[in-house]
Amino acid sequence: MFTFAAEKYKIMFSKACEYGIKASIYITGQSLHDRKVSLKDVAKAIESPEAYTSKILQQLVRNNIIHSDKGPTGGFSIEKNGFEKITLSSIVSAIDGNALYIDCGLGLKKCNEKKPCPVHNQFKSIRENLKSMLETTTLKSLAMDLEKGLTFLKR
Amino acid sequence: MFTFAAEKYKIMFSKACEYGIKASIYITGQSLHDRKVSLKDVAKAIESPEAYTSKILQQLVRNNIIHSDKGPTGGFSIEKNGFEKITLSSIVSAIDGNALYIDCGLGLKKCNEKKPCPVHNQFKSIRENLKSMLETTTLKSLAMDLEKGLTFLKR
DNA sequence: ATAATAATGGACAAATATGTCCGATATTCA
DNA sequence: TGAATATCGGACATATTTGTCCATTATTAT
Repeated sequence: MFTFAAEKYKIMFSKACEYGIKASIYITGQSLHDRKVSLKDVAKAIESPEAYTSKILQQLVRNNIIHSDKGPTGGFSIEKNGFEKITLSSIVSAIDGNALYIDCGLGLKKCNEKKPCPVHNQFKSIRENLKSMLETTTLKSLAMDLEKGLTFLKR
Repeated sequence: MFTFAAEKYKIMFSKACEYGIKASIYITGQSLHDRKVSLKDVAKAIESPEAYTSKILQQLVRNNIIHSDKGPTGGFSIEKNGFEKITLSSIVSAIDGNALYIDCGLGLKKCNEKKPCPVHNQFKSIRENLKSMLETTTLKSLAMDLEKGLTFLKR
């Protein structure tokens, strides 16, 4: 039988982006204590496939969101003055792109205020809320909740 | 080079679901005038691939959202007393499932109020808004905006 | 210098979503 | 009853996303 996305379709973020967010939060937490972390550490902490996680971390490095050092004593870290400014929004843009901010909910390329799709106005405020939430939520605040045991990265 | 979802990842709904929503709105509009529409009509109206659209309409038929009749004079329609009650929510559930309503934003299976993921609370109100918007927006209202020329289904 | 370590980058593989083809089934009308 | 029409359903094809493997490059410590 033909099978549908039903019961499976991943909403909001791609899997890569989920991993990227979790990894960034974990790295931030360790960087708060001046600890670099290896790819292996990250993958274990967020329960993600190591090789795939590697690609995602590279992408975050290229976008200047996290920092990497090669060789022994190397690893991933986030600059101290960075994680107060780095928001979920930066990570999402780096991995999933900006479709969330600009694309039409029904996939219409020319949908806009003047020629809106049928759900344009219904989506407008929701998108704005989502956008502003992503732009105001910093890695630091998320990492600190994690440290306090208020939130969890696994399962 | 390794390529990412970036600039491409489809947010909110799957393509199938987008087609499903657009198709339902179009069929509702025609049903308002007691007109059945063929698969071909629908695909033309919403600019979607015909065969794929067929699968999606079947799925909506199975979920009792739209009605179909075989043979000449057949086609798709929505019961008059239906489209005041049918909401975007029904269509999304039928095609993309309920992940939007229940799944964790970071893909954690055991994320909940007591053991929340780092973004759980940030997402909570946004999800609730989205959910209630989908549950209160009826096909009829969307189809009427379309008829009035306030909204558009193409491009 | 050399060995060990860790990230990098390219090619490949698997899974899922999207899209196509075509025969089967049901219905209408002549 | 038979031809025409329209949906239904299964198998197949393509594209995208997710995941793996392995050789290369850079760095550190011996």
